[in-house]
Amino acid sequence: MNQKEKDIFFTDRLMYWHRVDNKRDMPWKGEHDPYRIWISEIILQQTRVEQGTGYYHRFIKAFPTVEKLAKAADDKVFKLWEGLGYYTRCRNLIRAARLIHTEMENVFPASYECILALPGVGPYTAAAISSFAFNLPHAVVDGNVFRVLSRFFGITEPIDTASGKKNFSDLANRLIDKKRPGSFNQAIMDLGAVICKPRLPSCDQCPLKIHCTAYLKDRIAALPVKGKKPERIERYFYYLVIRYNDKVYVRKRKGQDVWKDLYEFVLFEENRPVSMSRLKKLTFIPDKTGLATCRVTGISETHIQQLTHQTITARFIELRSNSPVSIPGYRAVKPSALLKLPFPKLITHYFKSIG
DNA sequence: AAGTCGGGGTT
DNA sequence: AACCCAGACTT
Repeated sequence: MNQKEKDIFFTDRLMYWHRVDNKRDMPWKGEHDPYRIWISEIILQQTRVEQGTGYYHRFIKAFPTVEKLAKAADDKVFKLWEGLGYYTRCRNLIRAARLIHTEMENVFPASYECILALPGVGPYTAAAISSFAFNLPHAVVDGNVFRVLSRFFGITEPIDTASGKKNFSDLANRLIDKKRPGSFNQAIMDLGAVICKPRLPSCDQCPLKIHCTAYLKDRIAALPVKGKKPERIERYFYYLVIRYNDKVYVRKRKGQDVWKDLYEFVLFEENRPVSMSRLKKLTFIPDKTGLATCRVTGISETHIQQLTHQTITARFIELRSNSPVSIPGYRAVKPSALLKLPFPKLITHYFKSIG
């Protein structure tokens, strides 16, 4: 079997499987509104379908059109994104919606290049929207596609290099069904999610197995090849939950660190754990300005959050003040307002723990 | 090219 | 505990 025949086998078998045997269903399947497809694709970046589905429904209900999203307050949008992670996606979603609102008369761009130019939209998302909404022949390349193609064609080149990405993209675009690019993209991702899974793939049910290189050579577990593996660093957060009357002090996180645009309490970060005795006296805080009128009323258990590149261990030190406290960058908010602000999972877990 | 950005499910 | 998920952006 030569290369061309193998290409044709791949596409034809994949499309037949999709038409006849693919039972995977998702809320946005068959959707052609580019706005809704865009929302779903951004939500699903590095996110499992099961995890993103609820967010998708809530988002579309709150913001049924790009104009509604463009006109919404930042914190209201972030509140809907709360808990989903990768919060830059939310920031870019807002930016793009406002671009479409103010510069494109609320009409979603209809070409691959213009879609790709939107903030938060990369090659994958541009191809997905192009093919699903506008039936344009651009092949998606996501984690599923890397896996399916590397295994079927026995490609050992790493997928996380510029060259590797280009080669996989070129291959996918060579294979794509030009008549039904949207269906092809859906099919290959579904096959990767349902059959050609990362571990313990269901090769016995695979429509491609008779010509799958990895299956025939028993190389399934070795593909795809990835290069880098991140090192995880340890961080220790000490949050001062300072109350004066019924208000508590918070700020919005800025800079380039994790949880940008989410809220938090008064933070002191250490390189190593701080002992309980020091916590009770707050002796680890270099500048105690403004805390003179505070007394410690409680110290929480440690709350641990595992992120991809770091492990954050946090404790919440609850304080009461008998006078207003002035802390640069922080403001006091009522409990009712607090509930409307977006917080990282670490802090919402703390909320749950204290009721 | 390498590093960074979350949170959760699977094995 | 390691790996991965409908990736994109910054440095």
